[in-house]
Amino acid sequence: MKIYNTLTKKKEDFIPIEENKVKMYACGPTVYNYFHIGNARPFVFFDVVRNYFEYMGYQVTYAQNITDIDDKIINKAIEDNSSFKEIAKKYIKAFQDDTQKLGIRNPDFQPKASEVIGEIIKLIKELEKKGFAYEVEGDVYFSVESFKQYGKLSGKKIDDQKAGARIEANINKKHPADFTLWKKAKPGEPTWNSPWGKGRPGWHSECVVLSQKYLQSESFDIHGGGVDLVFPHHENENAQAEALSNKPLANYWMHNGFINIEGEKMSKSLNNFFTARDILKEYNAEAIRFFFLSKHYRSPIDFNREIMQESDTAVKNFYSVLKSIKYKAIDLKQDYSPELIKKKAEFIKAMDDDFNTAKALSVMFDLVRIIKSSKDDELFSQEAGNLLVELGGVLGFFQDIENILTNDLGDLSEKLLSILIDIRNDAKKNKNWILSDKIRDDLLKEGIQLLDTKDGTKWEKK
RNA sequence: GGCGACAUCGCCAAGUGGUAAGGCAGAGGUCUGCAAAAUCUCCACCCCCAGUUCGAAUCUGGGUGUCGCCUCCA
Repeated sequence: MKIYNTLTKKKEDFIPIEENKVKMYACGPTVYNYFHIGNARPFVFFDVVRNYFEYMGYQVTYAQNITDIDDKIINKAIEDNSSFKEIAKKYIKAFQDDTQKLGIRNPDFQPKASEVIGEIIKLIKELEKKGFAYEVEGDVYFSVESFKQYGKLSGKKIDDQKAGARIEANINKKHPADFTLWKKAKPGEPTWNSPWGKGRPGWHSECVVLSQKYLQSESFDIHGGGVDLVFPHHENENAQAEALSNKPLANYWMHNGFINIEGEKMSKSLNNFFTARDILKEYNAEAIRFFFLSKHYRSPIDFNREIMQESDTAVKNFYSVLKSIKYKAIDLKQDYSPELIKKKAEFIKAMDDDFNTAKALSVMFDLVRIIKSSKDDELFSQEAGNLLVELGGVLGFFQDIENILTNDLGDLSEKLLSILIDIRNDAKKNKNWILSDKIRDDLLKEGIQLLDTKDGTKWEKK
């Protein structure tokens, strides 16, 4: 398996630290708002990464933090005339609801920054003791000059940056690029006691502490997040960890590309934000998933109505072909037929190549075509259906398969439905098109689609 | 200014030296009272120029264009 590693800027063979085990960590949300479609991309993508490792027989431990101490949360609390804690609580709940609706499995660990303040203080003390950090009037900074490998992840050289590039002017800092580890308390802010007085941790320490704690090691396999986190967040995380352990925090650093909205960068000033919550009202979760996976994770991707519509149609096609063969999960006594083994191998090859999900999806469409062209061979088409569901499952599709494949009518009676179909057929014989169309249209409104086929009128749930 | 990514059909997208997958949309046929669904068929020399090579979308150089990071924004 090959993974593009931001640290080396190359695709590399994936070699886990412990055989057959993967320890991965992805940066989670800052809980000050409903998360948007751009935030959703890494959540979905790393969910797929985890699935795929499991599919390939790895034992995966996946941890993700929740940032519940942050300026943005404090500001939001002031804005809403609410408390810091209430805001965090509200949006943690929203985060969990929305990821669940998106069909994203919960990580094995999902700790909050506020749970490990003591450990963060310990980390900062250690950095200070070893000369990587210094205190100025209650603030503690990491000294980038003390860690000679600073910049190794992002490829930035600290002295190279243009003087004009905006770097916070702060006379207390020894070097303009030094970043905050501990912030002195300001009035009205949540604070904790520390050796440097009351204050709160900066953003970059929590991920170091949480990842090492929950993955139970100084250095783990995969660290992921959006490209924007490469610098400064991940650079700074790594600097803290590696300064102390002489090992990179993670061996492989994976970063997903951004999402644009109709060709433009998502931004507050353009007011082109879409929350996952809002999009879920219009499109189903698997259409959103298809949209993310239809392009390689490192590429930028454009969000627009047309694409979402296409994604929606594409996913429906997966289901409709399964419906057409009345798919039922079968227990395979032996391995797949040679033609299907080949398709499975293609899928694995695509995913092994740095998670080429777009290519993997095309294998699913191949299977759709195979199923369509082999409907006469019931056993084989069911077998192909099995593989489609198996591979789709790795990508996180078919979560709703039971519900969609059954023709449960709920409060509509099946008998009444067949009576209506009879009446409509009589009307058709008498060329009473007004009545027959009314029945067809009204049923469609109830989610029942009539299909006039050669073998008579059939129906299916939409 | 520094660092980096990308440019393939109307849209999305695979392809990494051997003569352009797939999806959506579209066109036409079958089926139908009409429609939907289904089904069959059709639909690209790969941003430009030069080079390497028997052979390049794929490699090299140069253009042009788009985008990202350098701001605690995934």
